[in-house]
Amino acid sequence: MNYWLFKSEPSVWSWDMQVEKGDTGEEWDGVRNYQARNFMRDMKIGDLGFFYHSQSEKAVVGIVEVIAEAHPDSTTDDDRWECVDIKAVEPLKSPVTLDDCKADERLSDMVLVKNSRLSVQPVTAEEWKIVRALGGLS
DNA sequence: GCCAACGTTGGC
DNA sequence: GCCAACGTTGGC
Repeated sequence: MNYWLFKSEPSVWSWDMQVEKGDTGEEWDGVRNYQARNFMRDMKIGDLGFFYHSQSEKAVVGIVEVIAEAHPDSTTDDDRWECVDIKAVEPLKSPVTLDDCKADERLSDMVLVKNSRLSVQPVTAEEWKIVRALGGLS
């Protein structure tokens, strides 16, 4: 079991839109970055991830689950790009902001803090527990 | 809206 | 294979 973080601009694809898709889930398409794609290739069904809103909100808002492993991105003919499908699992009781992560020294190595531009990131088991707790989930 | 950081592209 | 130019992202 591995943990991840999916970043999205809420004006393009928000947590609410993801929740509306229910158990059907949705392709995490549009990724055009090799590092991010490689992480998606490593994902397995059942892996969990944080759903992060970039731009104005800058906060982890929910938890998602990988429901399909990497497959060609349907939004492009370019076969270099692949994506996974994810579904919403549950929202955080309270969003965990980027500032919250920066303020917690246990999270100082989080990719979110160190490399803010990477749109799909790995999260360690330790970071997973800490952020979940900060978000009000046991 | 600006700008710094970073990744990608293409010419050599 | 290097590196300058360019485009994109995301925090501020």
